[in-house]
Amino acid sequence: MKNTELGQVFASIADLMEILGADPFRINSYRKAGRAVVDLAEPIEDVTAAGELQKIPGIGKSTGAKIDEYLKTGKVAAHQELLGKVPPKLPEMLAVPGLGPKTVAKIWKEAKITSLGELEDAIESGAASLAEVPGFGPKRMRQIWESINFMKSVGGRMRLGEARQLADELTAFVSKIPGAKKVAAAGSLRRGKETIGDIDLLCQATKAAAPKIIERFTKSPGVQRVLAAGGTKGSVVLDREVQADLRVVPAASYGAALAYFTGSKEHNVRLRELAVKAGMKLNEYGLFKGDRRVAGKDEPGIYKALGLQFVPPELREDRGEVQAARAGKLPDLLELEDIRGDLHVHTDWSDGVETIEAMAAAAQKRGYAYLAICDHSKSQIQANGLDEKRLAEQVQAIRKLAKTLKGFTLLAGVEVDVFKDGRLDFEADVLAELDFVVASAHTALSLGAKEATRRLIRAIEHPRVRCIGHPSGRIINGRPGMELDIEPVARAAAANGVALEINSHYYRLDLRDVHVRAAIEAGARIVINTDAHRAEELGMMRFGVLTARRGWATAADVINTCSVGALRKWLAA
DNA sequence: GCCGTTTTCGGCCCGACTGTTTTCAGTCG
Repeated sequence: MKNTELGQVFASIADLMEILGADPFRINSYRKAGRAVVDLAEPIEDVTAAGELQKIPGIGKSTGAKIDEYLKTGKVAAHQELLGKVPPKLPEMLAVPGLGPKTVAKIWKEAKITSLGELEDAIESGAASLAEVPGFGPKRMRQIWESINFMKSVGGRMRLGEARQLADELTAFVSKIPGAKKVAAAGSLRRGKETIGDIDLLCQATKAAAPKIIERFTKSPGVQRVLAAGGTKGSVVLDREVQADLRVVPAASYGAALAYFTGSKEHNVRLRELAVKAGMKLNEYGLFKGDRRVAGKDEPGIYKALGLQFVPPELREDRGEVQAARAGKLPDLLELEDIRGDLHVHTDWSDGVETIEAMAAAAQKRGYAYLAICDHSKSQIQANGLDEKRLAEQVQAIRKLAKTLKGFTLLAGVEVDVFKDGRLDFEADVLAELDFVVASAHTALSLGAKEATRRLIRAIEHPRVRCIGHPSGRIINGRPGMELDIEPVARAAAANGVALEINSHYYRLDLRDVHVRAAIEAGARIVINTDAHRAEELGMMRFGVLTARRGWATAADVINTCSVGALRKWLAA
């Protein structure tokens, strides 16, 4: 599956063209094509073989031919040609915040600097060649120097759960600044993306109060460096090497600013295109017809004025949501409140830290109707996995407790290991004693698409398996996991009455958003579990639900929105 | 280079902030 590789080729083409000063619209086309390929759930090889490349929005004749060429030869001639025109390490400079293509081209051509390392050396030694480049005053030099250091210290994007906590703290702080009315986190955090680049905060206040609020924000605890501080916008780097931006807007513009700041950029571009076609203009202050503001104080008003259904933040990725909203065909997305239970949690019988009783009590406290205890199987030795004997004992303990619980259903399950070849860690007769069987791969997670798909399908076809846990096995910012060809996996799941899990832990979020959508389209049911190893981790459900919403899931697509009766019926089927 | 409920050609989103090239280009989101 070469989707990611191809995405990188297109991104590289775009970077090189930018440095060389090509037409910005053509550059944008390559960026779009790259994103389209990466977002695709199916292997690009299959789409190519089916002759359907140009059906992908953003892929046309030229980019389609380049995909074909790459799959046949492993290279794109036009890309190679561009690479020959630019020093090989020059594009890495584009990753430095504040360094764009124009500047990179200038320091290459005028100061003969060809890599990030050389740039650092030149700044450090105060090289005359660099100081003579027009636009390189002492402040700019210092800014770039700090940016390079910032870049080195940041380990990429934060995970969703980490960003959520940081944003909550910042929001609480800004809310207390005098004059601040509403404060909300926007950006990719509000869209529920699996990783977050920086924290975007929005604040409602009068124009008069805005500069003071920005000033206070730049002096809030944990601020290490101020990147920008104007009359309505401030930008800081926090101690945790995270950038946070605050924008202050008046009430009449709050909704427009929230939409603008929530993004995605690509979604916003779509909205503005629609506005222009309707003879209007959309910016962060509102939707305008001439000088008259027709919408802006809240988000729904803007979508309505553009002739669209309200688009929930999680869908704003330019993946067809604007077209669907125009046709009135957006899905009625699942809500956190729809979740009636959790079907994959651990206890101190394996590597969890709490008792069966404690987990059941915590689930009841959350208002759930059911919970399935699914501890590890015997091959998970480091996790104190259960062998046949201990599993039988645990089932007894669960059944005994279950009888004492009023209005709450406690199910006996297991998370059985799926071996490399798709066989399971327990025999079928052992699994037959359980109410619910989650099958998960924990080892050999670097399998390619073909083997991984075969492995999971074999597990799916096992008569006792009802759920595939964290299907790819990826760890966000940790390991990529198995390459999944989601369509055949989802079709097999649908045919065998097996649900595919969205593991809600923010380290996993697996299935990922685009796979969720493809799985549902292929007819599969989803189950959203927390895989909690302690009671408070049941709260991770919110991240799983966000991921499901990003995958266009409705409550009907998700097994654990069912009543106990419906769940039992599904289990008996 | 892509795309079409006005178009197969001619468009293609919008504004804040910074540093410095004294009137704006570059970058970012």
